[in-house]
Order: sequence, then structure tokens, then C-alpha cells
Amino acid sequence: MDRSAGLLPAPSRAGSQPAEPCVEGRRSPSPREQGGDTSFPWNQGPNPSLTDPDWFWDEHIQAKRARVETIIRGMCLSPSPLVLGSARARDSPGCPEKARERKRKQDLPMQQPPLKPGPAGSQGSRKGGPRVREQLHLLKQQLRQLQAHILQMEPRGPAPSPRSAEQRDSCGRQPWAMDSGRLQGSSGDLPGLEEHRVAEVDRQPEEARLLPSGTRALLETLRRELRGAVSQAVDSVLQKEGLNPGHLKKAKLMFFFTRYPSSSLLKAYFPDVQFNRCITSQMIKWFSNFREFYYIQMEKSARQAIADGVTSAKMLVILRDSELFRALNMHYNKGNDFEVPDCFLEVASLTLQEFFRAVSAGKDSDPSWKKPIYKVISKLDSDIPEIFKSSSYPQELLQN
DNA sequence: ATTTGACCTG
DNA sequence: CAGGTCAAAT
Repeated sequence: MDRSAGLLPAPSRAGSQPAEPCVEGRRSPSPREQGGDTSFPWNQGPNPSLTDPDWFWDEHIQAKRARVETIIRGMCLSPSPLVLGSARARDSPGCPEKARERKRKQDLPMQQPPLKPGPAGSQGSRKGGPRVREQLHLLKQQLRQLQAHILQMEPRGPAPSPRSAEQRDSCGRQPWAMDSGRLQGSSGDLPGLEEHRVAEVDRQPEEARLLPSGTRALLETLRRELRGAVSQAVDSVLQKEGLNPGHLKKAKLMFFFTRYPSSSLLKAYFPDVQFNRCITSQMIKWFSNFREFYYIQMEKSARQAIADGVTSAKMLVILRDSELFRALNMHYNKGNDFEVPDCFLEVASLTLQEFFRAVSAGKDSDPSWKKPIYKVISKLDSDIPEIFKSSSYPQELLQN
């Protein structure tokens, strides 16, 4: 609520930051950006997906998807139509286009990895915002339905007689006791496995307890498999999927520190985002939009100051109670979740002053009069607090 | 040929 | 904010 004295020390930087004669138009990478010289900042981070070849990750995801698809498909083929109905209902609403068409060459990520025939991958990268949530919901629903379905079928299983349930060692093993064993082949034929199963199955409803051990084991295995598959599907959907509102919010806060983030910096500060062309461009675009608003405000304010009779640029300092601050804070920090750093106010003040000088000197007659200002400002990016890098979303750590 | 930024528009 | 365009830089 109550802010520390907002008065800025009117940094002498204003004088020591003259528009130097930069040879190249492009902004030279700030020293901060390349702190790791040859190595990228994110080399330190525990995110293999960023360092590994893209195809590796894609295959991984594709494997997951394929697995889930298989399971879901199996569910649809089951005697119960319940799943089928909900699954279809999703495709019909928005896109009349055949789902087949989606497998065409990626329309946006043009030349990412050389391969990506993705079974369901191409649609995942699209920004059908709500679609993802629908899918998630669908998956959860399907899981629940399948579980109910299984339980419902259990009693009718292999003629569950109280005896068969007890004499699980009898030679009368059901045909699919074998299948059960095969199914969990991955878990191996551990000696004590049987006991484990029994212990787990015992926690199940009464009906289930009456089933032969083989059946119970199968059910349990199925359940486990399904749970794992759905869980993975949810993860993959939640992640690939693109940027969410949380990311946008974080980006806005980051703008307080950096007006011109490089793509590598963005990658370093959004570990939970899988960057591809689309995502990267979108984020770059965000900052471009941020800048646009920022510069518009600055120019407007500068002209206002001139109209108000301000004579010296040095008199223009953005305080935390100024109108300009209010507008900026509203735009990048709606709700005051975050305390705007002083460094931002300094840069903003300098920007304002630059605009003031330029307009005062009548430079604005030149079509490209803003360019020099941009050049100056682009060199004033600050370091972004580590917290922004570590946490996926500044949901909580925002308070301070 | 690709990326990035400004600018304009909806 | 996302789209698209244009220019500049890689």
C-alpha cells in the first residue's frame, strides 16, 4: 500500500548515456544477455528438453500420445457407448474440417525438426485454447467412466464363486490369468508380487474381493496402467500446449526488468514452456506489444509535459504517485501483485526524458525520430531476479 | 531464408 | 493482445 519514497536520485546516467554512435542498427547484446559467453544461460538449468535435440522430445511425447490413444480407442470399442459419445461431441463443435486434415504439414512451425508425422501432435501445437481444457476434462471423465465400467463388470466376471476366490492356487486358473501375467510383463515375475497384489486388491470394494486373484490382479493392473497413461496424457497436454495467462502475467512483470529480452533469455526464464517457433514468436510479440504501449505512454506524457511548460528534461521524473506510473502499473501489474522495481522507474524516467528532448528539439519531424530513443532504451535492460527463472509461474512468490 | 522489431489494425 | 505488413539484420 504505502510505498517508500519514490523520488528518484535523478541518476547522472542521463548525461552519461548519450546516444552513442552505434554502428550497427541492431541492438548489441547486453553483457547480461551473454553472461555465459559461449554457453547459454539455460545450460545450468535442469531442463534436458531444451538441450536435447527436438526430435528426441517429440518422439517421447508421441509415444505417450500413441499409448493414450490406444487406450482411449480401446475404451471406445468397449460395449459401453458412454465414452464414445463424449469423445465425439468434442470434435463436432468448432471445426467442421476433418480431423484428418490436421495431420497436414504443420502450418505454423514450418521447419522445426525434420520429422514430425505426429499422430496427434500437430493439433496439440495449435493454439485452440479451450480445446486443451476440454481434452483434459475428457480424459478425466473417461478415466472415471472406465473405472466405473470395470467395477460394474467385475461381479459378472468368471463366475465368481466364493470358493474360487479363496483357492487362488488351484490348478483351475482362469485363461486370462496368463494374460494378466503378460500384461504386467514389464514389472517382471517377481516372487513376492502375488502378495503385493493381494494386499492392494484388499483395499477394493466388496465385489472385487470375491473375484479370483487373477482377475483382481488384471483389474488392478489395468487400473494402474490407465491411471498412469491418463496422468501422462494430462501432463503432455498441459505442458506442449502453449502459453497460458500465467505466462503472460509473468512476462509482463519481467518487462519491468527487460524491454528487449532475447529469445534465449525467454527460454531461460520460462522453463516450463516448450519453445517452438510459434511459442517463441508469440512471446517476442508480447514484449513487442508491451513496448508499444510503453513508448506510446512515454511520448504522450512527454508531449504533455511540453504543453505544460516544462523546460528541462531533468525535471521529468516518474514517481510512484504519478499518472504515468499509474498507467504503466495498471498495464503490466494489474492488481499491484508485484512491487515495481526502482530500476524500471529509472528507465521509464529516462525514456520520458528522451522523448521530451526529441520532441522539444523538433526531431519528431523526422519519420524515424524514435529510432535513436529505442536504441538508448534497449541498452537499459536490467537483470531479472532469479525467482523469475526458477519458478514456473510467479503465482505465489509475487508478494515480494 | 529466417528472425526480430516497429507500426497499424481489429 | 493477435494479425498482418514492411524493413532491417542475421
